[in-house]
Amino acid sequence: MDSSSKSAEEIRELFAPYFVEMNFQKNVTLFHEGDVDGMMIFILEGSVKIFRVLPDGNSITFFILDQGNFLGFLPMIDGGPYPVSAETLDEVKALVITHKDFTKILKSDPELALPVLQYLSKLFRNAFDIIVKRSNRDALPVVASAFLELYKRESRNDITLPVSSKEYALSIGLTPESFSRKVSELVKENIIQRIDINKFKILDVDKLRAFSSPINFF
Amino acid sequence: MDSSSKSAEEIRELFAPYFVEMNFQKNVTLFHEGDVDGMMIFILEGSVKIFRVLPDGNSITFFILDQGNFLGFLPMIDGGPYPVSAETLDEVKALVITHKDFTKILKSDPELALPVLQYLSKLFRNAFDIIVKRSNRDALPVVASAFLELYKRESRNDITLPVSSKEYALSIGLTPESFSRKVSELVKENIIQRIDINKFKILDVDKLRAFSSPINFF
DNA sequence: ATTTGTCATTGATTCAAATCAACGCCGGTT
DNA sequence: AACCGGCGTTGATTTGAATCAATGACAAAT
Repeated sequence: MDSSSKSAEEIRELFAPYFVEMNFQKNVTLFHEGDVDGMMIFILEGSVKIFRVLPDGNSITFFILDQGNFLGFLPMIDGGPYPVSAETLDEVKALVITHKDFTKILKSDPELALPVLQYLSKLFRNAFDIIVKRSNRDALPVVASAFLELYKRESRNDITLPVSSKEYALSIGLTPESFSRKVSELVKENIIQRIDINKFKILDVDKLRAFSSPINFF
Repeated sequence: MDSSSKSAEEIRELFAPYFVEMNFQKNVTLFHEGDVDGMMIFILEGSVKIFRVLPDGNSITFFILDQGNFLGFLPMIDGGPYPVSAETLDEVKALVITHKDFTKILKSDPELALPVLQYLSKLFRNAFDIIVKRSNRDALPVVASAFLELYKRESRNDITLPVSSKEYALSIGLTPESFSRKVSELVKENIIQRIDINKFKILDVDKLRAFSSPINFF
């Protein structure tokens, strides 16, 4: 998931007076699937995993959010329960607003719904991309496009995985093993270079794009 | 995708004065991925496929919408291009509102954003479920849960696929062949019964639920 | 310095969907 | 009535990720 966006910034500013800064330790659950009450969170530092645990024990990571992103506001909009769980992967510093406050504010000033609506639109757009990526039969394009995305958001050739290799693999819908294998392939093809654990240098952006092609559309 | 909901009805009523009724023939493109201008559509009759065509020629169906559902409003909210294409699978009767009108209305009466926001929330929730279903390794739970959903929305035991078997298969992320095979398995297990082409009777809801279990969460 | 535990990597095997291919059925057309 | 074409079904084969298993690398703890 890409970091800050126009609408996210806008929300942060508009709701600024009501936000309270909070710190969370590593591996803390921020909210749990099914919870009906919660809080809206704006991440300042650290990363948060959004996931769901299935009845069979397996879990699916939908995405990992980091600074500049919002989470946890869905129940405040439609009154439904959280559709997913959220857990910190790091120490997280965040701005928080309670359910009650959020509702109060939105009632007193309905225009504030607009940036939220726009932010939600962005997330919804992302959802399509996620589905496309995950419905890919082969893992290589998935990994290639993941690196491409990291490259875009770092806007430089040296890439560090934002979280552990394992968590990152899960967030793009792969097992850690498959991820590792495909990374090795990209290294062998001289498309990326291993600098260190979870640190890489992009050597050939065009080839990377070519490998991820069935996923990117423009 | 389930049919009408509270927020959908609300939107239809609130925007009623501005809607224009329109009819579309079968296999007509309503909007295309990348288009920046378009219309918001409320389906009265028929069904619409929401999909994306990949560079390699393959296409992914995200879902199929029928009466009581909205589509096409995303660009009107955030100004971005359509993230997907929409095509009629039937003759479709619909209420339509243009981009220009939509923007005008929302400006004059910002409170109308709320039901749209709620509707979008619902779609976003659905997106998680779709991702969960598609990331299932085995096809059987996918098919079982699809039948369960059809059962719920028809609220009776006799089920007719809302569209062709092929399109339906694609909409749940399977090839037509795999879908057919898994349906045959369910028939052999006496969980469903074949009545006619694309017509079935649910014989054992509990078993159906059991088979789809790793997908449903409550 | 040794131990412990986690994480990343690599190898061998399994497994189920996708693919390729063929056939029967039905509706529409001439 | 005969032909055609799309659709759904079934069979044989391929394919590639997941799984199971083992090892190596490194950091923290004692």
